[in-house]
Parts: sequence; C-alpha cells; structure tokens
Amino acid sequence: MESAFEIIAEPNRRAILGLLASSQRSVGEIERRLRMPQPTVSKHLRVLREAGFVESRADAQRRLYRLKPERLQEVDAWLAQFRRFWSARVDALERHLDRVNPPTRTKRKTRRRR
Amino acid sequence: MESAFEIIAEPNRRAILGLLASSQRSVGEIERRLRMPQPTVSKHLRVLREAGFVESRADAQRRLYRLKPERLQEVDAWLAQFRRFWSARVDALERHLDRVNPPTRTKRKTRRRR
DNA sequence: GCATTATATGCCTTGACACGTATATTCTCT
DNA sequence: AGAGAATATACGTGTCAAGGCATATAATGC
Repeated sequence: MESAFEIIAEPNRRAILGLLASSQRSVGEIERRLRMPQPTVSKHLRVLREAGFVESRADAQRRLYRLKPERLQEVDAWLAQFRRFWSARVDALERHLDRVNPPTRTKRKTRRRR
Repeated sequence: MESAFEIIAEPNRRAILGLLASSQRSVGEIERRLRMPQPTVSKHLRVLREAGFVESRADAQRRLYRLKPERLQEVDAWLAQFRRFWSARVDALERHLDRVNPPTRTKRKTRRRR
C-alpha cells in the first residue's frame, strides 16, 4: 500500500483526514468525533503517518496528529488531466455532458435504451 | 466497490482513465498501448463502466470507450477541503510547511527523536 | 454458414487488508 | 512505586478483489 490512492480509498481514513483538515487532533478526539474504536483509529493513523499524510507530535501522554498536504497534492496533480472536462466553462461543460449523456426530457422522442 | 476512491485506487484503472482523458479508445487500443492482457482490460472497463467513469458505444465489432467526468468530480470535490493547504500562495505554503515540518539544520541543537 | 476478429465472462487461486478483542507500552500524578 | 489514562501493537479471522487462463459471445466478410 504505497500509492496515495490506495491510502485514501479507505473511508475511515478519509474521515480522519477530513477532520484533520480543520485542525490538529489527538487520537482520543478522533476516536470520539468519528465514533470509531480506538485501535482502529490508531491503526489508520499509523498507515497515514507511514504514508506521509499526517505527522504526530507528543503532548504528554497524548499524541497530536496533523495533516501533511504533500501526498494529497499527488492526487490533485493526477486529477489535473481531467479538469478540462469540467472546469472550462459552464456551457462547455454542458456541451460535453450533452455529448456524453444525451439530453432527456427536452424535445426528444427517442428514449435512451438501457 | 462503490466509492469513486476505491475505483481509482487500482493502477491499471488509473492508466485507462488517463488514456481516455486524451480521446476515446477501443478495447484493443487500450490493450496495446498499456500492454495489458485483453481480459484484464475488459474487466477493468467493466468496473469503470458500472461505476459510471466511462461509457461505451458500439462500432461494428469494437467498442469505443470514453470518459464520463462526473465521478472524478467527486474526488475533486473531496479534495477541495484540503486545497487551502497548498493553493494559497507560495509563501503561505512555506509558512505552512515550516509549521508542519520545522526547519532542520538551522540553529537547532535538539535532534528530533524518532 | 464459416472462419476470423473483437470483446466479454467464468472459474480458481492468491494476497491484502480491515476489524475485533486482548494486551502491551508509555506517560502522569500522587 | 503504583494506579490510571492515552495510545500502540499482536493475533486470529473473514472478505473481497485482482490476475491468469480458458472459453463464450458477437459482429464481420467471404
């Protein structure tokens, strides 16, 4: 499990990352907010840490985890090649959608076959 | 396997999507360009199609596959919450990185413990 | 209809990985 | 030192998906 994509494929990990997007958190906070068993949280944090998505610093017995954005940028970078499909302009998008998914319910007698 | 993230976790599927980003392709083209066994290509295309990432149309015996951007937009949308971490401004990014990853090798006697 | 090309599907094996439960480790405070 | 809180790890188990290989289905042109 090396690739950034595999890491974020797991829903609990995405939830954790989402939480850390707003601020750093201790393991216990994550556990309570996301209502997941503590070992689950720790395990996912380990994966995230080893993959470089987060880092931790010690604060007495608790560990505060915070986001490291680099790996997420990888995903963003990969997505770049597709962005022209929607980011251009609304009407360009619509043209695309029309091509891709022929307009229903508007002057069209033919039903899309399924 | 429902979530967009699981779908794009698979490297071959990402390769296929990348290929389709430039233009639509037949199964055979994908097979040759990506050097993967034909059943593998077909299977991944099936997953992509059922998940709504691509759609196919028939052209005689071949099937042309093309991209449908919607599911990729989901990923883009999820990434939005993190984008402030890097998209702001270079120096803001650097401030962030400094906070996140304290500058080493500069007036720091204490070694970070591992 | 038959051979050929193009694509899809079935079956089987294998390997990851997520989870639960229990337990270990580490730090703090008295 | 001992108790308690916070976090990490170990182990056993079930699930699910990817790959290889063989074969089925579909469309074409003769």
